[in-house]
Amino acid sequence: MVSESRPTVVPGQRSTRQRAAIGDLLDELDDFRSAQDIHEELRRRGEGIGLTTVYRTLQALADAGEIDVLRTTAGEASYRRCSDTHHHHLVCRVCGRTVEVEGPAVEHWAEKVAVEHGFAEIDHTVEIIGTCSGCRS
Amino acid sequence: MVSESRPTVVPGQRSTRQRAAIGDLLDELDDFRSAQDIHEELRRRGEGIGLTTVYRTLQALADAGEIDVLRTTAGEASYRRCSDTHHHHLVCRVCGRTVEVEGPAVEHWAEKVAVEHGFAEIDHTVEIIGTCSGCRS
DNA sequence: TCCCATACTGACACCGGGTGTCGATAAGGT
DNA sequence: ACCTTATCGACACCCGGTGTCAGTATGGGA
Ligand SMILES: [Mn+2]
Ligand SMILES: [Mn+2]
Ligand SMILES: [Zn+2]
Ligand SMILES: [Zn+2]
Repeated sequence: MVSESRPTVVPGQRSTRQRAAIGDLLDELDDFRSAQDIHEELRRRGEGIGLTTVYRTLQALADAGEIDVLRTTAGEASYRRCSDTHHHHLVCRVCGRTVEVEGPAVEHWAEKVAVEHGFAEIDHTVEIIGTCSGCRS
Repeated sequence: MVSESRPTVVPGQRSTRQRAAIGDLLDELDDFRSAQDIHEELRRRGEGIGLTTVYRTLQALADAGEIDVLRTTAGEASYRRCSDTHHHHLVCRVCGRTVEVEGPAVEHWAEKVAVEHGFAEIDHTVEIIGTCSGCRS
């Protein structure tokens, strides 16, 4: 019997029960959740895990580019496991449903505008907010 | 002698010395400043004004669309008087220098993408971050 | 299998931006 | 001038997030 090594959750860091639980939950969820949401859900499922650990793990995952972060207008951070190609988000302002979108048009526009003004090392953030069809009925 | 009526600072609200001072300072400044920055600068100039008032006035101006807000990664809000046409910002990550940019390309792209996914009442945020020419030398 | 250096955990104190409260103050209509 | 009412602002408070550090778990090596 082969001792299956636990899959790495955060690159360059040890794999622990807590980090695995966070990783599994992120795989399972579809939309953006706050650190506190994730902590509550894990506790509800019986996982023994501290809020500090959740904050730190999500932060590390975000730093490593494993998950996307977006800041709510209330200043709270929301996390979601995303596809690894560069993309942006279309979010429902009512239910939080999220669609990943991509568009070369925006990428090129951002790059061009920035270069024209003498800027370098260009990064950008784009979020589209609307009301989804389900939330209008 | 005509008693010059103080210009309205926040639409639909009284005009006060404090609000006028904030409005004047915003006219004078070029880049994004936090509420605390603005409060400090006003106090430095001898204006008697409370931090709470600065927070509330900036919030009201933002709600009224008189000024633009952007949230720093630290969760702090920054304010700036902007032109009244819809536009976005190109900000230097080092010195905070800001350039207002506009682009029909992005507007159309955002609208199109959202409609394709059944979303309505579409809004969007776009920020371009880079390092300006001055900060690279 | 056992050991141990080391990474990780998490309760807790703390930080800082922002908001609610409420008595004092000032605006501006009459 | 007078009065009603919006505004002010010191202060307590809220809450998301971070620093600390004693205790714990991990996994490479003996
Ligand atoms: Mn995504
Ligand atoms: Mn602007
Ligand atoms: Zn929805
Ligand atoms: Zn710069």
